[in-house]
Amino acid sequence: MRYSIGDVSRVLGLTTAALHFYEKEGIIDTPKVESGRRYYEEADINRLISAKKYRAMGVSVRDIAQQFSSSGMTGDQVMARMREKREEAAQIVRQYTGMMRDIDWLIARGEEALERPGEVDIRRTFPVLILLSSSGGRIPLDKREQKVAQQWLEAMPAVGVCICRDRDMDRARQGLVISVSRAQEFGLEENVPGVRIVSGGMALHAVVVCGEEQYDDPDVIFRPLLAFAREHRFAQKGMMWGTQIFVDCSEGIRRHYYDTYMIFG
Amino acid sequence: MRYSIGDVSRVLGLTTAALHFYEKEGIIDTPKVESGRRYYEEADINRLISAKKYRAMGVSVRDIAQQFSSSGMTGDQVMARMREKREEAAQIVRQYTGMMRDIDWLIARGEEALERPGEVDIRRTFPVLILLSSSGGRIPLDKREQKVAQQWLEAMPAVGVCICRDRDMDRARQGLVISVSRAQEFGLEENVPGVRIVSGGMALHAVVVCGEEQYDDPDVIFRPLLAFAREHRFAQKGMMWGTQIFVDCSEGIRRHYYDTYMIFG
DNA sequence: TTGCTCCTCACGTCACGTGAGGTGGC
DNA sequence: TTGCTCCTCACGTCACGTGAGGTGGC
Repeated sequence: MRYSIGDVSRVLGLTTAALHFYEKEGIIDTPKVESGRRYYEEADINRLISAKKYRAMGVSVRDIAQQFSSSGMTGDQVMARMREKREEAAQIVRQYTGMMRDIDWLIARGEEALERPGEVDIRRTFPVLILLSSSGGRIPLDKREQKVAQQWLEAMPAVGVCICRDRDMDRARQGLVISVSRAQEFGLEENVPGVRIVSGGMALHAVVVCGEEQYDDPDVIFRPLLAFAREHRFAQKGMMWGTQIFVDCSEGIRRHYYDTYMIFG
Repeated sequence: MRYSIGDVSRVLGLTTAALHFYEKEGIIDTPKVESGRRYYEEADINRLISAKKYRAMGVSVRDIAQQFSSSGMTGDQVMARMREKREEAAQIVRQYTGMMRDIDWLIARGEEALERPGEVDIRRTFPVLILLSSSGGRIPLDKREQKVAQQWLEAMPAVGVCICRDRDMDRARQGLVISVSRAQEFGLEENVPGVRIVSGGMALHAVVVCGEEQYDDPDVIFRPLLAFAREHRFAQKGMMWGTQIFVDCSEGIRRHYYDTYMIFG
């Protein structure tokens, strides 16, 4: 059987450009030419099907060409590569499974934000860790602190941007947040300078919208909670904190949405 | 707070080249220059953290720049994008979960192949579907058949290359295989011309090694099974088939490993 | 003659990575 | 003076995609 490039392209779901490329890279050795046109034989089809399988497993074109070459890979080496690719696939599954959960959380918060911004209600919060830098900004200047912050940011989107204010602070501060359960999954330690543990509990809650003024005066995001607490005589217990959900950049204005909590005792 | 590009790079885990690139693409609008050097402020850090989050979710740099621009996205649009990315993540999880199972199968077969090639044993097989072209080769020349073959090949590595021989065939033929259960997952139909259903059952089994002669004489892969069957008086029931596990290309010779089965009655 | 398939060659894409050669502050 | 950080500019990478302009067989 001899096949034209069109037949091969249609059946294998590879474009002619891809077939030309594989040929150039040496995955198939000799183009069978007849009046300038390529013809593919069963052995080439076999090779291309294998190549497609390995590409789907994430092996590079160059590595596939090497594997298929006359000084190619032994069975043991092929097996080792498969085990490697299996581990990579497992890693991708773990990564994207976690990401799905984080996106779900963002979507749930975002929907509330768009439905009833500014409204204060009462709900139970889960415990979180908050990372603050000694230099005051969202990211640290100290090299050791930078290492920790970098580890935290690897855990995005499970880690979020936050603003918080403890009772002993004279103003709100910028930092990073992650839930205690997710922190454990990512192996982020609690007993590190700069990390504060915020326990869960019953809390005043509001989704707040603010503009760029938050950078000069981060306390703006706590105004709705503080007004409600004063009016209804709720006493703040522990840290008050808010986490950024998304930013609406339409119509030339930036509107930052924060999900804010004040645990009361 | 003002941060140097080095601080930002270390903490955010982005190279300076990446930061330069994001600036060029408009994710951060104005580089704060002072004696030729960039300085980043809290607002830039926030943006870069968001950008990193969206990149991790698979949003392109261009789309992030658009989303952050003054005529950027509304909250609803951001939500829509998140839902889209959630679905993409779910799709990736499904894809790689299936791939892990397929690789596991290949590894299990491959290990057996390397441990005891050529040895005949008896084991139970699961039912499979085999696709054969009317033109005789591994891939069809007929356009309608090509459509079906293309759908099958999309299901790699669950679909494998195979050689089979039914009792009514005068020689072995080349085709594609997939297990019935995986075929259902991929929505591959059984009642299509060219598809043969091979039921499972007790079978003679051997891992066979052969060279390039299989292209001229595909029957070579069944020799160990046929010899064993003749010697011990096993009668072939239904289709005899073999699926390619991998090819060892070392030392200038190609050794094709096939996992072969003959169901007996 | 008209479609259709196929050819080569060159340049584009995406998200950066990698030098080369130079500057500025401690 | 020596390190170190940072700068710009240009070219590289990976796996193709996309024309442009042309050929060959029915």
